[in-house]
Amino acid sequence: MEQEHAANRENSLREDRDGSKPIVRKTLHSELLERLRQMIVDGDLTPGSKVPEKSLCDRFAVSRTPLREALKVLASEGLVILTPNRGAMVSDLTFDDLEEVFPIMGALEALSGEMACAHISDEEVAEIRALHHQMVAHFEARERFEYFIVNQKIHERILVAARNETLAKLYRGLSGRVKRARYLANMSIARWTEAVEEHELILKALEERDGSALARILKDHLARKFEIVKDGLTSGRN
Amino acid sequence: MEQEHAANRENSLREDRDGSKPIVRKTLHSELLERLRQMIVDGDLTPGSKVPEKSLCDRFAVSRTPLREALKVLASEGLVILTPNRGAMVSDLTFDDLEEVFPIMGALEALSGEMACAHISDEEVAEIRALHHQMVAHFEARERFEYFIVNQKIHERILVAARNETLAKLYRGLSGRVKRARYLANMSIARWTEAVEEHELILKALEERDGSALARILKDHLARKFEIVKDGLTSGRN
DNA sequence: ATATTGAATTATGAATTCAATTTCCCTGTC
DNA sequence: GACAGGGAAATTGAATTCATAATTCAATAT
Repeated sequence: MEQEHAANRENSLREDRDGSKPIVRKTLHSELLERLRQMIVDGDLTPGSKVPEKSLCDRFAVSRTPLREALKVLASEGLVILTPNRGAMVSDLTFDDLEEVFPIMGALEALSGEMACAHISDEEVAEIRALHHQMVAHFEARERFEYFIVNQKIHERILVAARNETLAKLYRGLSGRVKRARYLANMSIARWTEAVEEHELILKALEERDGSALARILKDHLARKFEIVKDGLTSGRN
Repeated sequence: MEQEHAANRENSLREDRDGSKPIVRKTLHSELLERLRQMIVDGDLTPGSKVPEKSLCDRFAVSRTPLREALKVLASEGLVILTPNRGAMVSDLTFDDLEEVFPIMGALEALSGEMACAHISDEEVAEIRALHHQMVAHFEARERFEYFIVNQKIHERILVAARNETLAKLYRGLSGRVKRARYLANMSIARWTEAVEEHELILKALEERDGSALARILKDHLARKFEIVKDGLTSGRN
């Protein structure tokens, strides 16, 4: 992630000059970082399980040096826990963690909504509207997974429209940490219907560029999602 | 930072078990991380300057391996920029960066205020009240630096009272990134007076546990600080 | 004098090596 | 049969080494 940041600066500088594309060579550790992060977020590495360096090295066919560099970064992002001399563990989401992360995401999402309203273009609104209709179609067909994906896309578009990369990065980081939990949120049809209705409001606020309204809606929207996830967790753990 | 997190868990686990103090052995890279971060935040390493690994290795008398691990983490925090094959640079705060970071800090500080009101104890309020009076005294004596320090402490206490370590960590991270810029905010006496008045409101909201009020006040408070910093930057750069 | 090329130097990326700690298994004892 | 002790094997922390890319600087051409 940090590498791309640097690379982008370099990018824009060179492109400004002559418009030719620079050759982007990634370092091993940055590629590892991406892949590992993806694996953790997608649940390919089970939470709570130990991750011996050796096995990862074998899997990716790299030496321990770049791998360890990547692990250090993942630890600083909270995706793994490093214990000195005892190695890495895929961090497990405790209930407390969720309770800490969700309010923050709520605040950030509200902010992103507000800023998006200030900056979003008509084209972007149109794209989100299209996605919205797609999503509604998936809802009517009761296609949970497809709904989930398009839903994510919409929120991602809003984030992009906020024109604040720092905000986007932070939000994505937090989002990655709770993503697994969100899959668990198996909404009832009643709640699902509500969620879709909320999305109607989201679209409306965006179209009207009503920042404070969108902020409020998004915050509530996420708070309710949290309630669902919470119930899912508490009922599932006993 | 990530090591301490792990270490803390380890800590609490062991203390729960037998009450004896655990032996905390830090890894080299985690110590390096701390020291480097401090140096950058404090401005000991000048922004924009290149940081050859060799010189840092010599300075701390360590090999490149743990140093490079620390650099990777600092890069992910945004404190340094890593460019493949070209080394590390202490990241310079651009005006755009500030403009991105401050709204986020505003949102997070507002959230921390709201949560603090829900959780803060009478003792903590009393401590903050004491700090507040200290701060007012420094204001009346026009002791800018001392005021600045106590001011920071107050905001830190609110952050702690919010009982959300994730939030605290995020906020501190962002705060570190703009800390140097904040020193620059050389307020006029008029603005300074206003700031102190705002702090009266902050204290009042805390005492009354009025979360939404505190959230609003803190957000505005920070927004104004941003205005000052912004002016300082724009006037200073031409 | 300035710009350009190419070799020498330096710095970085990554693998390997070495040292220290932990883990695991085996044995012996109670 | 449970448990403590000891030692081998495995795992991690950190230094060193090797390979490759970037930078510097002098020699040459323009």
